[in-house]
Amino acid sequence: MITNMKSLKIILEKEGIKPTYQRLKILEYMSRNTVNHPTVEMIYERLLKDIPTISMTTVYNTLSAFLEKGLVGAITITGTEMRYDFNTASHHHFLCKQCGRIIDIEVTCPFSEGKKLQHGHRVEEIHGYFKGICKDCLKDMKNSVKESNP
Amino acid sequence: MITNMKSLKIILEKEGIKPTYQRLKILEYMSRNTVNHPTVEMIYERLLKDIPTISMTTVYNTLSAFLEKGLVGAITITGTEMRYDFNTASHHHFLCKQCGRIIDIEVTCPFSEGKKLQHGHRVEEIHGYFKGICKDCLKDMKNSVKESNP
DNA sequence: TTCATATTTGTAATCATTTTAATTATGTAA
DNA sequence: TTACATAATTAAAATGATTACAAATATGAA
Repeated sequence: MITNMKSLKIILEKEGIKPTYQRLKILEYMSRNTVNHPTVEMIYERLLKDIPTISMTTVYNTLSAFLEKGLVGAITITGTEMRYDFNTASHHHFLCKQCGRIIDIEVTCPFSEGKKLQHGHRVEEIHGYFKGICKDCLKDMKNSVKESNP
Repeated sequence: MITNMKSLKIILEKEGIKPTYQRLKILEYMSRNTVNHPTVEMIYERLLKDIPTISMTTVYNTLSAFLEKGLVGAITITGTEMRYDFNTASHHHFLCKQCGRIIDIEVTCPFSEGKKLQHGHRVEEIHGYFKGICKDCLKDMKNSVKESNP
């Protein structure tokens, strides 16, 4: 998490992105919310509290710019909407079909390392998506069984 | 590729899906088009030639039913629309950012094998997506360079 | 044949995202 | 500082994929 605006500003300047207030606040949100893999909507709704005039378009445009510069990653795991990730280090994702949470998965796999050629194709991005029932939902399901069979 | 309607019919009956004409034709299309990872649109447009009254809704509903029974897989790699895959055996996908093609990638990786627990989560699906420039587009790019520097 | 049910169809609605054009902010030259 | 060019933000409309809904059609049993 990056708490001070000055370092956020430096990050944007280094990428040639003019550090406007909305861009800084969006980057700040991303840096403070690394576990929820937010949608544009989630970012927009939160920022409305600080910037009542902010628009969805700005959030979309800003995330596109961040994505292009590699400041964030994009996750297509749900199939319905894009999720964004401040953590651009190599890792995979788990989508819980029960609660909808997207959970980081640390993976060490020959295919998750480095961007090399695969079958002659130049690989620039590697995405590993797992889907199923998360640990917590599994626990809840077990508890429900216990309750109904006491 | 499954060429005769009788075996397609058996596949649907085995899953408890009533083998109507449109469902058989959709399954036939899927079995004959295993390399293009089609969108609903692509399936619909092709089937219009055989069934001029078919509707998009039927294609959507049918694919949802197939998906639920595991007759096809769903690929979210593009982030814009769902792609469907008749090949449900364990394999990964490569999206070419240049030509948009989705190419099957045979992968042997500890995480691509079997559906086990990961960090306590119950894994039911594993998706490996690679993005970059495909072999053919790489070749085309090299040729363009040659042409402009003869 | 008749009726109940499942399936298909067409249309409208929804949701995420993009496009467009107008407004606002910013930086620079006079 | 003012005037102007440019960039950024905004609101509204358009688009595209998907879902919801209701009417029409097909199917199968009594």
